[in-house]
Amino acid sequence: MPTKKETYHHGDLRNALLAAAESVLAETGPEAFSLRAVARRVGVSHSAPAHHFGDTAGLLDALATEGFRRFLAAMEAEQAVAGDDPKERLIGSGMGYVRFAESAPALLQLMFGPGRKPDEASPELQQAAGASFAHLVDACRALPGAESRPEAELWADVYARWSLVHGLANLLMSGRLKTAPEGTGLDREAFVHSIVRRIAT
Amino acid sequence: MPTKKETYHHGDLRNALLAAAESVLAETGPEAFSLRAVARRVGVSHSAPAHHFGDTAGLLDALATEGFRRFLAAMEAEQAVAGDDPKERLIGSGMGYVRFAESAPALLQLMFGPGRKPDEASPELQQAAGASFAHLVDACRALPGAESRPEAELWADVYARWSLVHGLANLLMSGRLKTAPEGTGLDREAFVHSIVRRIAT
DNA sequence: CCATCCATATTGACACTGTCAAGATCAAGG
DNA sequence: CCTTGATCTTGACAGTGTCAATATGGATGG
Repeated sequence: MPTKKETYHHGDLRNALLAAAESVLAETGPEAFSLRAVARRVGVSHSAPAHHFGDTAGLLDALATEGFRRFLAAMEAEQAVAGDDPKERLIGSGMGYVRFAESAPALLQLMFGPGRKPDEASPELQQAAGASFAHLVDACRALPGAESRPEAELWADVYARWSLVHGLANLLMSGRLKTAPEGTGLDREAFVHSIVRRIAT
Repeated sequence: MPTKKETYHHGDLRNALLAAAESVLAETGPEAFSLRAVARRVGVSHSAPAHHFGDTAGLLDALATEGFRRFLAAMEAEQAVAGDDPKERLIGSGMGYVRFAESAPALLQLMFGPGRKPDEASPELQQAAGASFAHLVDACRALPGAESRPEAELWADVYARWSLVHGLANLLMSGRLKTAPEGTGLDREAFVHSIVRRIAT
């Protein structure tokens, strides 16, 4: 298998740059992110990325788009193993959300952080982000009794659940919940789960 | 009143730099933040900030510290006008939280965003952030029946409420809830309030 | 009053960054 | 074979953070 095509028009620079960018972002943090460092890591000239992504924002937009796709996949995967009960499925999505945040914090920061506002984003990014949102809405509408609830409450439900999981993910990422509080007798995973559970009440 | 002391050892450079930094952050966004631009705005040399803050991280740490103090003040103010009912007081704090987020989004991003991890932060920052957290815990423990709840549930309550409000604030800041969803018949403020209310259930 | 000292601010330099224009290199098709 | 267009490199430019060396001026002590 030709793992690395030395065609010297590299062959797959775009994806290589995306992968390298994610590594750099995860290792050095968003503050120290450098386009030239990404190019260096791939072994290509400092200005090669421009041809594929235009500028820094272009690269990060593309990376965020890929992030949203994997994000959705993570939620769907956890939902799938959760079985048939709509409540358990919603909780599964929530745990997928949180687990994604822990496995790729820099990526999620990029996706939801400042810059990259939902409007004024590329169509692909909007589409990928919209699909994630639709996933949440579907999971909420599948709950028993959702049909009979007034529209205003239903939307408040959606955003309250999103807020809770999103906020928890952010607190975890920013290191504000490195361990379950003393006195709970729980490990971190169980404590997190006991919080996420509340979106299904 | 000597609004501007032209003492030419400027007199109050530290605070002037903090104020300018906040403006730059709010106007140009965190990505484009530049230490030299801050110095320029105050009208001092590019390297003057170093003497007061060491480096960029030092300035931002100091700004985040000030942010946490104002953040706590905002919550306390809203709590004060909420009256005596512990539930209403908790909701007031929550609304103070999101209002602060809307009035100074860049600042809150700075306070909770990546970089500036709670450990490895300056003692003053830790103290200011800790005071905000204590405020939340107090508001939760003041709720009726809190005493009799098991410790694990009480902590889960605390973090679930924090998560919800924190997540909602972040969604608002990142432009993901610019207006109440259609069909709710609510304006944005009322919709936000209907979500924040849920922390007192 | 004057000299000294030290926090405060400036200047200049260095390596690094993002972006742009111009050139080189390669793959494929007429 | 040779032209064409996409891909990548080279070189330049302005701007950045940080450091060392220098200037400045307000306070303190004689």
